[in-house]
Amino acid sequence: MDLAIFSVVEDALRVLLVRRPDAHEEPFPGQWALPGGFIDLRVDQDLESCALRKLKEKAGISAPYLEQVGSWGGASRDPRGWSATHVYFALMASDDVSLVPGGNASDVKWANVDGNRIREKLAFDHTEILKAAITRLRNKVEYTSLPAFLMPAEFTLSELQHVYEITLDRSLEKKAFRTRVLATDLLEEVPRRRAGANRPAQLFKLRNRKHLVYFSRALTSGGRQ
Amino acid sequence: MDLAIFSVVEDALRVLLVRRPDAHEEPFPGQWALPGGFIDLRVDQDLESCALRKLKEKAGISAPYLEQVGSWGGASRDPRGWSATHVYFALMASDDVSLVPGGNASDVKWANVDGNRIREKLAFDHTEILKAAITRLRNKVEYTSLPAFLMPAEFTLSELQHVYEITLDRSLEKKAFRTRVLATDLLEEVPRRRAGANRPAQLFKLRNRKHLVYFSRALTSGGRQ
DNA sequence: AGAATAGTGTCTCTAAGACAGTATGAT
DNA sequence: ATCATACTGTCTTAGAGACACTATTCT
Repeated sequence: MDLAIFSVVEDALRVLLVRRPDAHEEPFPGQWALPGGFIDLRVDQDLESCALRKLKEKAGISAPYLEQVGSWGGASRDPRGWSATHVYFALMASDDVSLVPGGNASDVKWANVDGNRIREKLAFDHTEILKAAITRLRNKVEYTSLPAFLMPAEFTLSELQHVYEITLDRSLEKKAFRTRVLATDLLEEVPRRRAGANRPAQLFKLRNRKHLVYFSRALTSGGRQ
Repeated sequence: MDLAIFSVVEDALRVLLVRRPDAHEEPFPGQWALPGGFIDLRVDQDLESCALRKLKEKAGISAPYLEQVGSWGGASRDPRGWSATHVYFALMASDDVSLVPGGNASDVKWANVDGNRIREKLAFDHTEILKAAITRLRNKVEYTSLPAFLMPAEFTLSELQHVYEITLDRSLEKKAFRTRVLATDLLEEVPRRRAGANRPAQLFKLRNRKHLVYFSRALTSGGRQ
């Protein structure tokens, strides 16, 4: 079980990494990897419970958006022999991020997603796995409300658009974005505004913190390869 | 490892089932199930090789379209205890179907997909797994060229549209369908026509038997839930 | 000629893209 | 008043849906 936990921190898409133990008998000692671990047959009812448990242990978060990315298995991915892993990706709000570095801070970090990979070299086949997770995320953002799960409890439309732009790594047209989002039942106005050195913006919240909205059109044709 | 092998036979979407062994020590004896089996660590390089091997054994087919649907694992899906399976779906052309019932015909059959399930009660959690596979297929047909992998080597546009209509279980508008498909690089004309008791139709083949085409719009808004 | 299916012309409709305009707060 | 960001009006464009029309073969 491995997890690609994404969040938007300081205007950048990031993914949570953990450091492999430094013991000699372990493969890839001291190297960065996706958080994960073995299924505990006594406590994990099913794969999703296991992912939720890991998420709580590694990131102290309890109810994020969670989706299966796929499974990787083969003879060559672990030097100890044939192995398989189930991979999930999770999306969490930036304001939950402060909860994260539980314990030893040098063993956990948020890595910047740049293009469709990160700078760090990862253990096992985690570079490939992460690439698949990023690709899944990017492709799906083109035609779903996925970035909404990266938002805090309340946010403005401009903030949501900004998170879309960060995950897609390109700018979007404001009017089209607003019309598209407001045409669905994704958001609900809250009777508050975000103040600043300018006109205050209407705040919204998700109408349903679990429901993913599908749009009938992708944002532009360039989206998929 | 379990497989949902789909094909369109006699104007219906069908999925391949196998009968569980009748031995008493086996769970669900004699019941219908998705074809599958255990990974063979000596011969299977990775999960996909395993899926391809199973596909060859059960359906005698060598290069179909193959896609991971997901994994199912849990304490209650197999009476013998905690277990997990990797599920793939495969699409094959109707004219390869004749190869299928290898050996004992009463142990293998094509079941009709009706709505998003089949009439047969399946072993394990295979009913749920199959439902997920069918849902994935249906959803993806709305915005991809998936049904093209259900076609024989050469086919007409009307035949392709017909297979779309069977997998979606609704009729499509002819002009819109043709424009949509021909606007991509999915198809290539072959210098032949399909004759009949009427005007002959242009035959096409896939330009690339592996490449899935994504459309920027889904067919209608009603598609996803 | 008539039946049958292949294939086109063209209008409407929806939603994205572009972009300029107006609105409303802080300073 | 000025600035900054929020928000809207409206024209253009791409592609789906509807549906009538023409084209080509067989009987």
